[in-house]
Amino acid sequence: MKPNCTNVEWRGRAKCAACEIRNSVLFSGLTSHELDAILQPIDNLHVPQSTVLYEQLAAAPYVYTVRSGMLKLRIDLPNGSQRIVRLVQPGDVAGMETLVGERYHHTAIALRDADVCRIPREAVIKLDQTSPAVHQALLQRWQRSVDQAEHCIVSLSTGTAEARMARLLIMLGCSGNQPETMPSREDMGALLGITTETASRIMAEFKRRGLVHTDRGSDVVCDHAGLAQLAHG
Amino acid sequence: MKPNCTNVEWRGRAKCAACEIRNSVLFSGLTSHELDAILQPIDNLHVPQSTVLYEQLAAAPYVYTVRSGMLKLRIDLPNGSQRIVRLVQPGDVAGMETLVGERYHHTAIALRDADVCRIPREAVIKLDQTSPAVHQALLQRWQRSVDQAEHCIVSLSTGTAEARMARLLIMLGCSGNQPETMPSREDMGALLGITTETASRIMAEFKRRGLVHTDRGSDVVCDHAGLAQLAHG
DNA sequence: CGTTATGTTGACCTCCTTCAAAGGCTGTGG
DNA sequence: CCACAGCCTTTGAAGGAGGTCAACATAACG
Repeated sequence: MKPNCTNVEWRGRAKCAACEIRNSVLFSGLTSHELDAILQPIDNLHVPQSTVLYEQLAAAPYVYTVRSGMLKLRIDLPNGSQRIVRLVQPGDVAGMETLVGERYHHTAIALRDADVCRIPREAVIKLDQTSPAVHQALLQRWQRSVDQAEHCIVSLSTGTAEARMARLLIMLGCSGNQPETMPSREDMGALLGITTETASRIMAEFKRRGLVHTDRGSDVVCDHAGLAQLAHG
Repeated sequence: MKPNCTNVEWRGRAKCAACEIRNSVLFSGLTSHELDAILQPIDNLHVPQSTVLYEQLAAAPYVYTVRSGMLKLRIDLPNGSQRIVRLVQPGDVAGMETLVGERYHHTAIALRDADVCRIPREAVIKLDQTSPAVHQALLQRWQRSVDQAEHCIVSLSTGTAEARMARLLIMLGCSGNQPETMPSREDMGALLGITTETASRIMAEFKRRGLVHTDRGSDVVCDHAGLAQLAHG
């Protein structure tokens, strides 16, 4: 989690204006001039897997946009159990609740190694008020959060555990082409509302059927067509 | 679904400024003067139970705020099944996706008799740009949508069917004091991700245990404490 | 009064959880 | 280098929760 943008010596500083996913991030509507003016308080962080970005109920000074990798947003329940309610992918924003409230509503953890931009809430609030383009982008991100949360209900909490797992693998980007790093069985369970053991059993069964194939380490390649078939049933 | 506000003869027209839930609706930040200026395109509709307000994928010209009653937002899946992903209660807004997109993402149906205000999307977009108070209220409503969708995941899709049903009854306003009209067993199933039969069995069991007591018709009173106990386990 | 939706209940069976144990991978220290 | 601990994964066996299919009851409605 080393800051970059605010380090005057960081060579990547200029890259913000030429950020490869700039078209899909929050500030895509800004000109380079406007961008420069707000760059100062933004930190570009590298976040290793399993790093906690922020914790549920903690004071919420920052909004985070994801440039690469993936975050999980987890809700911890009073009885000790926990449930992952959203996956945050490149182009998405985490922690937007800071714009209308004091505290984070989830615990955010890197599901894979990730690069994120950390933006002070005041900077976003100010931009929201001064730039119509950013304002519109904010509304879109918010709607996207709603869509993703509902997608979690519909895709990951409906049907048999097998169908849910197939949908999760597709969602994780298993297009069948390049290998993807898998979350732990425990995370899969927390995402799908099933036990770790069941998640393990289903993944093992998928391997036996040749639907997924372990590449090296935790990387896997998937039979996208086969998974899509299971996802529908 | 009779329009009121735009009917010049409607005596309730003036009531908008004195709306009993005005403090909790979208335009709570406006002065009476500002309010008058935008009142014209707003229709106040009475929506009988089971009325479809709008359909998933249909063109989305309106945003709806709920004044009384309750709406369900349903997602229809390609395979024919359907899942209720959110309940919209007084003070909440339905159809906000119109502000950043062309089409509704759900089918909205009155779960109980309801009173709603129907607001053209252009009116909301304009207000969002001209009134900081409305703008802030919009952001808050959006965040509330996210919170509610996630609450659906955590409360209504986690744990045993019995615990979920208990949480649903509490959510529906069964404070134990006054009777509430119940949704159908089918709706309960679609909300909790269980079958209609299981929903029926659980409700029947709740009645036998004295946790709920049918008043008259579909009205019931609940043992709030007893339900809260089940909701935790 | 029949007709049609909605609710209830039973029997059976599948899927998932629970509890338990064993296997595999990684890092650490001798 | 090996031994060991710790963690994650896998697998087994047993039991329970919920799904499925079917029958029947009840209520709503022409």
